[in-house]
Amino acid sequence: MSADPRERSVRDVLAANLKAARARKSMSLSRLARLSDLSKATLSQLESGAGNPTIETVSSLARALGEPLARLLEPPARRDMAVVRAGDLAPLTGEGACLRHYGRIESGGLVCDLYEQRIGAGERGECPVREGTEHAVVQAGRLDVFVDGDRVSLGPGDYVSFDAALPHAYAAPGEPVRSVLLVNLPREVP
Amino acid sequence: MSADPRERSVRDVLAANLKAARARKSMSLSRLARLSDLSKATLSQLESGAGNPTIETVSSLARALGEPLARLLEPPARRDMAVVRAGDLAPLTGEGACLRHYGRIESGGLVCDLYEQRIGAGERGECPVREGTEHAVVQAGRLDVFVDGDRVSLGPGDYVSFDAALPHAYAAPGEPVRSVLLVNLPREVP
DNA sequence: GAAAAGTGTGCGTTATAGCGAACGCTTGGA
DNA sequence: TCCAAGCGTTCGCTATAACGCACACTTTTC
Repeated sequence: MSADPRERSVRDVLAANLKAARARKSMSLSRLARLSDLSKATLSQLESGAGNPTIETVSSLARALGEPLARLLEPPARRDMAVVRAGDLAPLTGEGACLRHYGRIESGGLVCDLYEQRIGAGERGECPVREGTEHAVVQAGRLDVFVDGDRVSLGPGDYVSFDAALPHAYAAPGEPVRSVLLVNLPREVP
Repeated sequence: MSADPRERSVRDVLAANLKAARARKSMSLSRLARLSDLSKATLSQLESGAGNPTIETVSSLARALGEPLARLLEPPARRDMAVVRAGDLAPLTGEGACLRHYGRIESGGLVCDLYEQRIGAGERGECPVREGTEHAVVQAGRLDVFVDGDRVSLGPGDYVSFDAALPHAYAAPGEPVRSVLLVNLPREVP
């Protein structure tokens, strides 16, 4: 049962995160044991990568450490600097809209994809319905957002967020419009 | 040990997420049991809110369902529509920079705070060093970003992301600059 | 330089997570 | 109509997660 390498990694991820979190707070194993109402023996095993704790054990641990549960169970996010120049990326032209992908933020069970969206004057882009949320900030021009029948008209600096599971579309009623688009989706299985 | 209401909620969250995920995929409990190499008995208990599974059990479940682990253990994100007008929010003027908070995206163990950032001509804003990542997209003007000694100069449409744990600052070398700022932090304990 | 308090790691014991098997139930061929 | 195949639940049994305790070691304190 513990032969599956996938399952082993879950233990190892927890072990690494646990040690890192405890070190970050410069907390002794004994103290953490007291705070979390767990035995030192259990914690020692967990940090060594042995053991297969229950979710309540991990929950107690997360509470004692002041860390969210997911932060203990997921591998830490990568942290490097990235620069994307406006002209560097090939646009993904869809029906009416033109998207450039700036980058991706992976956090917990979700991913945020960040785009620049340009829509030509008088054009309209229907968007795929999907689980998650979308966020848009208008940079220049006037942007109409249609969500589930409703229409919201946005000017420069205005912001909207909505459930992407509802049918929705973006349109530029008059002049061309430029906006920053944030698409927040459940992460596919890695 | 199971008297703590906090721990109880972890079970309930899992139970709810599990039932929802299985229903979404219209998968029978028996089939899920086969896919995940768990017994029907165990799954039945978990979905009823009884039981306190180990992380390997939850991991097997997540794999079988094609859902990320965090998505089973964290309460689902709220999903309502929100509109923020450019003039609606009071700016948070700091040293050199002026921030307006558009909204917050909670996902997994992290939160994304979304801001509009304005910096006056020739001004420079030092930012607090903190765990997480920052992302910026320039809307208008020229933005200098200083990260750990390095300087990156960005024009309209350019994008940068970096580790917020490094010392960093934003500056407008010439004219005033407007940008969308995304601050991605670990969620504090709820 | 003991004594005292703290650290993390190994034991045997106990409570329980997960299992297989049997159950009652509904569905849909033959 | 009866039987076969699926469903989800319940019940002992067994493996094991978490425990208490003792241990070796380091650091503090008087």
